[in-house]
Amino acid sequence: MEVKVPLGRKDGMSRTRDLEAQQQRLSTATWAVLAHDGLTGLTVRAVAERAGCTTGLVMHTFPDKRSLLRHARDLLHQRTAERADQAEAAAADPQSRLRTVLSQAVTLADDKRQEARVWIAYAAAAVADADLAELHRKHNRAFVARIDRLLSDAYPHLPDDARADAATALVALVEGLNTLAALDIATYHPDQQRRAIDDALTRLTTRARPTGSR
Amino acid sequence: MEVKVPLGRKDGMSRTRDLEAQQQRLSTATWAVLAHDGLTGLTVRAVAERAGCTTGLVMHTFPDKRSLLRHARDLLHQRTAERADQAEAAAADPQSRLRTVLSQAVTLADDKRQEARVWIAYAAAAVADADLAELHRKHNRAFVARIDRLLSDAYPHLPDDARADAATALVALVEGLNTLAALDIATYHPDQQRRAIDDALTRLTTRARPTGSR
DNA sequence: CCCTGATCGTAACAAGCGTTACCGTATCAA
DNA sequence: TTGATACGGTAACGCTTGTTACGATCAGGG
Repeated sequence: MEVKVPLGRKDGMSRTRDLEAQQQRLSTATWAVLAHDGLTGLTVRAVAERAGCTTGLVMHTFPDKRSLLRHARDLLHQRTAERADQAEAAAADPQSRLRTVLSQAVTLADDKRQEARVWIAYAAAAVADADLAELHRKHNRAFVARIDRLLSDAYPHLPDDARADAATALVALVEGLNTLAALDIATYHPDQQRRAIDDALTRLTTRARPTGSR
Repeated sequence: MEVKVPLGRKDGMSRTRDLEAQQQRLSTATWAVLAHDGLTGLTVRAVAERAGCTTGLVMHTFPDKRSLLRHARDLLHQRTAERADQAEAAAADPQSRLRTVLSQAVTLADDKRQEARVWIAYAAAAVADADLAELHRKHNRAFVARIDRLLSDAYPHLPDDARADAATALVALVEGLNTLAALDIATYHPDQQRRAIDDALTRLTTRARPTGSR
C-alpha cells in the first residue's frame, strides 16, 4: 500500500503525463479557436483539432467544456498579469510605469488584436455563464486595482476619490479601445490608441478651466 | 391584373400580413434572447418562443438565421440613432448637447445594461461573421462622426486633429464603460460612469501643466 | 359561394453538438 | 519478462441545431 514513488508524485496517480502542460496546451488551442472562429465556432472538436489531438484527450483532461473555458480564461488572466508585472519592472519612474502598463494592455500589435477578439468572446460567454462572469469581474478588478496603485505612486497628491475615478476611467478607456480596435483597426489605429492613452494621462495633471474659454 | 388593393400594398403580394412588423417583432425577440441567454443561447427556437410563434414563422420571415441576426443588428442601430437624435433635439446649447448624447449612450439604467449585453453578443458574433463586422463598423463610425460633429459645435476652436482624437477617445470610453458595466455594475456604478464622462468632457477645455506639478 | 393562393404551424430531416463507453497500447513495478 | 493499469484514441450515444417539406387554414376576387 504505502509504496514509495520516485518523485513527488501522489501514490496511485498518473505515471507519465503532465496534466498541467496538457491543460495549458488545450487552453492555448481554445484561444486560437476563439480568435479565429469566435464563440460560436468554439467546439470540443475544433479545440482538439487545433491542439493536434482527439476529443478523447480533451474530455480526459477536463471534466466538461465549461471547465475548459474557465481554465483558459484563468490562464489568460494569469499571462496578462505576468506581462503587466514585467512592464512595471522594466519602467524607470512611477509615471512611465503607469504609462507603460496601460500601453501594453492596449491593442497595438496584430497579435494583441487577436487577444482582444478572445476577450470579447469571453465577455459574451460570461453574459450567460455566472462562473465566467465571476472570473471576468475578478480579473478586471485586479486590473483596476493595479492602475489605482500605479496612480498613487505616480501622483501621490491625487485625492483618493479622484484617483479611484481615474483608475476606472482609464481601464474603461483601455478596454473600449481594445473592443473597438478588434473589429475596426482602421478607425482605431495603433497611433490613435496611443494618443488616446497619452492624452488621458496628460490631462490627469491639469485643472479645469471655465467651459466657455477659447 | 391591375387590381386595386385596399391599402398601400403591392399588387400580387401578400394580402394580410405586415412583413416589416413581423421582422421587427422577431428582432425584438432576438434582443431579449441575447440579453438573457447570450450568444450561445440564441437559437431559432428560442427566438420563436420569445416572440410567441413557431420556428416556421421565423423561417418564413427571414431566409436564414444570419439574416435575422443582421436585421436585428441593423434595427438596433436605427433605434439607438433615433434616441441620440432625440437627445440632441432636447438639449439647449451645443455643450449640453454633447454631454446629453454621451450620457444617454452609457449604461445608466438597468434596461440599458441589457442593451449593453446585446451589444457584447453582437460584437462576439461579428468576430466570425464578416457581414456583422461590417455592420458593426458602420454603426460605430456613425457614432464617432456624430460625436465629432457635436464636438465641433461645442468647441469650434478645437483643431481638426485634436477633435478627431477626442471623438474616438470619447466613444472608446463610452463603449468601455458599457462593456465593463454589463458584467460588473458594482465597480462601474452609474454614478461612476457619469463622473467618468463629465471628467473627460471637462478636461477637454484644459491645457496640460508640467507633469511634476502638485 | 367557391376557388385560388398566401400564410403559418407541424413535423421531419441531416448535420453537428457535448458527452460516454470501450478498447488497444505503452509504461512501470515486480 | 510479465502483468497491471494509466492513458488516449475510436466510435457511438442521445440531443439540439438550422433548415426544409408538407398540410391545414383563412382571406379575397370572380
